[in-house]
Amino acid sequence: MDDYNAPRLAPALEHATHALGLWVERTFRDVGLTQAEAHVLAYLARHPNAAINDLHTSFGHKRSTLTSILDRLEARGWVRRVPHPTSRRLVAVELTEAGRAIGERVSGALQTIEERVRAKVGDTVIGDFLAVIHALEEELQ
Amino acid sequence: MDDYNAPRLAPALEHATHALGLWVERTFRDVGLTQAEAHVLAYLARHPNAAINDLHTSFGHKRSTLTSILDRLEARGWVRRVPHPTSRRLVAVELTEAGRAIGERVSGALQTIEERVRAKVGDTVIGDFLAVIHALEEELQ
DNA sequence: TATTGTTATACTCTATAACTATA
DNA sequence: TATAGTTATAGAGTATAACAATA
Repeated sequence: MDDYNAPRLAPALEHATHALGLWVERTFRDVGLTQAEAHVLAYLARHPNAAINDLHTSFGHKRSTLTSILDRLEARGWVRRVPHPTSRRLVAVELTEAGRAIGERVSGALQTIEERVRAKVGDTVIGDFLAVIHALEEELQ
Repeated sequence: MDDYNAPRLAPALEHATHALGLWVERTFRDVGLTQAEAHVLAYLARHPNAAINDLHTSFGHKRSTLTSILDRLEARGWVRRVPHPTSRRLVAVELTEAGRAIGERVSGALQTIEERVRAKVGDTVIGDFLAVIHALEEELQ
């Protein structure tokens, strides 16, 4: 089959995300890192003292989902929940030293890969990629 | 934070895939469909009598993962495992009538969304999107 | 009242390892 | 020996619903 107007974007998206997940598990096997954990740590490495709610809005996960992920990260000694400086109903998340090391490692490894992709396809094409992602998310609302 | 060379591709990819998952659950709530199930049904609607191994190579999942997904789909009466016409060690997967209806519905809904995205950004940009996906997957190997 | 987060619960997703059957 | 698939098992991801605390 494979008719000319079969869905292409969604399958490609899923496939790449799945490949990214396998890459994370393979690359960080020494610490036993999953995809969700890797991205939370990388995010925290770049956004010190982010509130849980920032993760919620940035990632699009339910708050209860983040509770689970942060519980595991905290149990492994990679993050700490701390009082938020300005609001008592927010909870800030801090990286421990071990967590920061891993977060920066993830972030750096992703940067390297993205640099290589950019070098291969060029800035314009990268911009177009992000434009499609954006347009797609709008249609999915 | 948010330095100019922070990872952008991977987070965008994850975010869009997550949004797609939420869209699937919302759009097909009446039948109770998950993202993985939706994509398998849509694939089967376009590839009659695909072997489990075709799903394995197309999606990148482990074979045992597909066993789980197909078990659930079969329990709900949406697919059937049948003998493969040419090899006794392959297992073909057939859509039931109910499964075909759902698979075509998923496929059609995705087509509509992708049409809209294409109309918004143009063919070239779509091509660039796929080029980035391709380059990224190469780097992730 | 609305927002932020947790708890309890329940599936689904996904993988690894050991196994069977077929090629 | 290599490939295709299942079974058993386990952990991670994710959601909903009910709840408490704060704004």
